Amino acid sequence: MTADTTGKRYRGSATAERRALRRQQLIDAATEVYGEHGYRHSGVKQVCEAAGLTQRYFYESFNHSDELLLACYEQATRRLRERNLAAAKAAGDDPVARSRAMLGSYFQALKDEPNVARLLLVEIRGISPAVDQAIEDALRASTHDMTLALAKPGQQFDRMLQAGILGGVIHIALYWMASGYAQPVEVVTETTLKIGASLLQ
Amino acid sequence: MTADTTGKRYRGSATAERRALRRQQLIDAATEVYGEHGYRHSGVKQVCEAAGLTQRYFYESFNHSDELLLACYEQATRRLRERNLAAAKAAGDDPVARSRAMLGSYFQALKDEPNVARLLLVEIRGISPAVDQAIEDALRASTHDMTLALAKPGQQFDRMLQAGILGGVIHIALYWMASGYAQPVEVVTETTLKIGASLLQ
DNA sequence: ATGATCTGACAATATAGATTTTCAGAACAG
DNA sequence: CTGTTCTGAAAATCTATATTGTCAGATCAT
Repeated sequence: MTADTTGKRYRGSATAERRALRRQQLIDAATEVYGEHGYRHSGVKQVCEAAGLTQRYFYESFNHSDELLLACYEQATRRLRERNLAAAKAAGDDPVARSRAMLGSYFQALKDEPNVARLLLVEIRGISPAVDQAIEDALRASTHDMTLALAKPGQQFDRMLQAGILGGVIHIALYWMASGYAQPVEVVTETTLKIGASLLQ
Repeated sequence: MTADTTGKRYRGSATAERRALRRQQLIDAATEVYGEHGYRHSGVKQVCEAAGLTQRYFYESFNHSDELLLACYEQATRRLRERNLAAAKAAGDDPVARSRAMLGSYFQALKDEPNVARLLLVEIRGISPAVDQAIEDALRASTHDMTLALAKPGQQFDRMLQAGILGGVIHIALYWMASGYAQPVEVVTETTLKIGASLLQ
């Protein structure tokens, strides 16, 4: 046993930094692999190869594949949400304009990163209770953002109706993805807004 | 090698009948098991136990678990669709009344058989290309039925918008299921109709 | 320079599950 | 009755993957 080497540097960075970097590499690689072949049909080996790391480092950061999937999902939803909220903020005060901006940002993001889109919207349910919980949380956050964008101060919406509208957004996205993103983002956004209108009337 | 025994009777029924019966037993049992524990977390063994059959008989009727899942999904969607169409037919000619009847029938069915509901709506995507295709087909059929219920003769709807409304129905169902079917069927139906109204305006 | 620790490639093991085979007894046809 | 087919239970095999371990060389601290 030698002295505590917690802060030891290797190729420029400390142990904790290298660890975190590898973890991040795994998350990014897994996002691609899962989006490409599907979580169900991927394995530790393929993810590690894609990350340029050995399988050993998988177990350094995660106990199960589920944990990695969860990390991927959470990173993707967090980034997407930040992007959408920024777009909404930039769009000013009009509720419909804000909604249009958020939806446009959302659909553009799905088109820019199809693999992330697949990860977010396809075959994500039923993996494990933890992942299911994360999905619930993400939907709840989206509902909250929808309320922020559309509600007048103090106004409350029907939660069930909001859940339905979210489902409309998601399935329009799925339909669009299945078409190979055939329609321009603007058309998809306007179609979605028609469904969202049922919240306001 | 003896004579052809294709028509041989055993415990009352012929070979082909017994085979078909076992196949059906497997489908029914698997629908329960998959709905209960999820397809991903079930196996051949558990399905066979639930069916009261040996694993040997699984391979008599199916090559892979995927095939069985597909059979379950197709049976469930077929039955559900028949039930919904019958309800619509009984509701008369008014488009809204027909839609209300179809949705009521749909939600009541999900409540009556929660395991079937889980099988139909949760963790079904991304299992295999064949299953994904079956989902596509089922959604297409639902879109068709929606058009039948709502469209005036010759009228055409926006397919993307219809996909969105279907997503709305599905996510309202998911929300309702997650609540333990807390609200009465009528409330769920009326909420869904609000979304469907975006097709008509 | 030297001993410690990190890294990458790979081998070894463990485990779960699918798939196949065996076998003894029940139900059948003639 | 006699020989054949069917059935249910369990064992044996196969396969893919997760998980752990080994080891030589690279990088580091002093």
